[in-house]
Amino acid sequence: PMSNRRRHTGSRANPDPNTCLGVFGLSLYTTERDLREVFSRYGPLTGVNVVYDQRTGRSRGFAFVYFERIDDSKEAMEHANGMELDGRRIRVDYSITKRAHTPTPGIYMGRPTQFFLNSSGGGGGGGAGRRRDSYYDRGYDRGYDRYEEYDYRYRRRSPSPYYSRYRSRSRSRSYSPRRY
DNA sequence: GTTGAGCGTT
Repeated sequence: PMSNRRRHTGSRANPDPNTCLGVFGLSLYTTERDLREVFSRYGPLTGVNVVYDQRTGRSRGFAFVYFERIDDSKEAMEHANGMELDGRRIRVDYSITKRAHTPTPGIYMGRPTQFFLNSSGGGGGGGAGRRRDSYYDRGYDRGYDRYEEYDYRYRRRSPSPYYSRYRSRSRSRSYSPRRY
């Protein structure tokens, strides 16, 4: 039925244009600074985020680049997609997600459900916690769409673990812009 | 300089 059909707003394969670009297939050694250098040629950025593995601290090989203006992100998408950067052919597309997940607090923040109201046991903690957390997480994750208008400001200043001023110049400047 | 195809919770 039509009423159940989701309004078309892009998909994984064909994301709608927006100011956030996903950059994939990166070399593990490409830094946020490198990306800023490349992508700021298409317009002012508000942020760059390489995604790191939480355990190892290594880049997971993809990143997100935030533009101030959607026209610039369009330009960047069209020109930087397929560009070679640090020896890798990178893929650039509009991001599906808009920002990093907000860490979950680990406690249930919502309204009590019938299940928990009726449980006569020791109310709070222990075994129920796990169940509550997953319940909470699902609802929380559904709220992503609300962040489309979120005024994302890039503030993080901690150094990327793989950036070093001792990196060899030869490797770090080896991207080749496309010409049309 | 794990060789991949990956949409984010440092």
